[in-house]
Amino acid sequence: MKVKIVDVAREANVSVATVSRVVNNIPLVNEETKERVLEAIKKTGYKPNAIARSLKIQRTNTLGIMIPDISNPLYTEMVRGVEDICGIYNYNIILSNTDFSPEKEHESLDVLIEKQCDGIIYIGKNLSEEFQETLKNAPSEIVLGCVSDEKGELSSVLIDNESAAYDLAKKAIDAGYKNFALFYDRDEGFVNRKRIDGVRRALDEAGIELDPELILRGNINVKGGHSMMTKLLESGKEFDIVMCMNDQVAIGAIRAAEDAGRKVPDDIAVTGFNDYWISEWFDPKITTVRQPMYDIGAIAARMLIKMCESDEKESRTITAPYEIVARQSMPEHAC
Amino acid sequence: MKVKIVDVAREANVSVATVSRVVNNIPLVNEETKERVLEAIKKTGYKPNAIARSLKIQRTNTLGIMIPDISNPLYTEMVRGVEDICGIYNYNIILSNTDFSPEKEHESLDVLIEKQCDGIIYIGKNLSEEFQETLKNAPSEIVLGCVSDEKGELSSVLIDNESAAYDLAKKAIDAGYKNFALFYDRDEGFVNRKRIDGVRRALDEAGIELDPELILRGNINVKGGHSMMTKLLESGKEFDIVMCMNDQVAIGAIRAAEDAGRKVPDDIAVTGFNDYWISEWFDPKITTVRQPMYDIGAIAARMLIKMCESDEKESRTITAPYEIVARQSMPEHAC
DNA sequence: CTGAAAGCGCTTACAG
DNA sequence: CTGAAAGCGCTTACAG
Repeated sequence: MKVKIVDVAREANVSVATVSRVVNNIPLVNEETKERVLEAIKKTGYKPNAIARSLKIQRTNTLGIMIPDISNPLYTEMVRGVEDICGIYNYNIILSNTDFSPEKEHESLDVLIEKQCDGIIYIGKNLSEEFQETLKNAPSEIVLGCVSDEKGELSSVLIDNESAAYDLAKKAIDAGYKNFALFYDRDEGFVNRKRIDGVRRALDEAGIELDPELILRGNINVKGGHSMMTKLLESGKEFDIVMCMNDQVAIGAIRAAEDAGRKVPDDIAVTGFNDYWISEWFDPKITTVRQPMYDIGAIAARMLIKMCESDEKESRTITAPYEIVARQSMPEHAC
Repeated sequence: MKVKIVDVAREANVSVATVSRVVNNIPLVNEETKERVLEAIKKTGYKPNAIARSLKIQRTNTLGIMIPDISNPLYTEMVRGVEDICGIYNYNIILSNTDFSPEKEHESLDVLIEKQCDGIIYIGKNLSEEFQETLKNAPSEIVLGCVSDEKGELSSVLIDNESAAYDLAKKAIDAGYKNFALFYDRDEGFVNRKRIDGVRRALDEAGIELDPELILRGNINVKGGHSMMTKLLESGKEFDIVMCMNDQVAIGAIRAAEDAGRKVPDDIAVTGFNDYWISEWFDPKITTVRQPMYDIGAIAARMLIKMCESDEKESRTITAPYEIVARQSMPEHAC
């Protein structure tokens, strides 16, 4: 049998109310009584039941995290940021994979609500109109990570994807690249769209045309990058730079180019996104954009906890800084 | 105000007991009544309070996961396996980072117990004697992932690290390598020790001496691998193969060798461990050992859930299969 | 400073 | 088939 508060009370010869007070560090307890209770706790090995406590105080000190796929390292780093902040404020996190599936999204949210999470962090690269509404009506506090509802009715923290992509494309244009190919996500979505918009704006400004046939869509992993590059090379189309949705795609693209006898960056420049750890050890080192994922998670958690503990009801959008990381895969000067 | 079971009862003109029965799908409810309750649930938007339910039924359908660092991709894949099984059996997971710190380990465990997790999965590469005892006395069910208590008093699922390392070393010996260097973990620990034991056994059998000065210890990441290789090359010691604690260390080691003008695998062979995704895209592709991390997580979760739902009290050790993945960084024949 | 008692939102034996 | 009532393990106004 687990020991509960009445067992401690009996042991210490006090009421459960008093035990509760010392457990919760409520000051108005006699030093001597407190000592006795503390001893009884130690002796019995009492551990408070957080479930019972939560039911009473109507707070669980638990945050829910909805995440497309925990095995995606990008998101994992964010989760780590959330976790660390939770540790400071004595919260725990319940994890829930959504697998980019709308049904799973709804199921996850329901469970997190039923388990009475004080707040929920929704992480993803897209957010449907419908789910936005669902989130707005949720009884828990919500913060979005890496996405935003375009209207800003929900709180969110993310980088400005459009301008990051713009900056990177601008850098490529300044280096002298002219024929841009894009390897992006098969599924249209918030992040994907913003980045393409950014590239497009930079090209427009420079008066460079973006050939629609040079915008390829595929799986945004190494294999996807490999097959998009292979396909593009086989098409015989001309291009001198490929901008990829992420570093994994870039790595696949680079390998495919090499397999076809093309050198990166001598024949083709390639850029990634996200600055994955391998990107500075790969050959060639990959030019990319760094997102402060850990910080995004930490900021989101801090906001959410504040929202849970006060009734600050206005939504805020926090824009995290990004950084263009220039490396070998896209030289300063096109050849 | 959140709607609760009495609100639904009032709306449907039944007792809370009846509502509870339809929510929990207990069969002995009149079809008509059930309809009415279902309608009332829909109308009111009722979502059961899992906390209250848990308090009553003394089960939370929640598993705790203790993990050194969620941003380590090896562990993440395991977590994914756990998650997927949890999805099937309607469990959720609370995540808790331990950062390889004994204090954090104790704190984490306490919180998971206080939050009444039905079971706890402890993931790590080491398990102190002291914490073993703590785990054995925990009120929740426990399964270890990737480690085991050597006595087998706790349930666990992991590969046979000793024999995996043995097999890999044997393969190297058969290929003709003679001078072995090892890049392992600075902190001694279960996994590290097992792997070194395995290598040692293979070398002993082949009558090859392992020079203690060729066993280097450092951080087991890319930088650590890089600096260990640099140091080893500077020492002027002779060696023709380096076996690394993981693929990241191997990548660092390979880069450092190249930086020093040595070719891998022509001058030095290098092996990793864990078969990280980049390992087959890196140049040279890395010879390594694959652990079925996803499966380990899934098996652990299944065991744990079974333990929670029955009172099968005997501990079991499940040995997961590993696979030697031969690639370019250690050729079949030493040069 | 301390205790008796109500109540958090459910489930479930028990009675009908 | 349905409901009244007890109880899960806490916290906290209230009274003393």
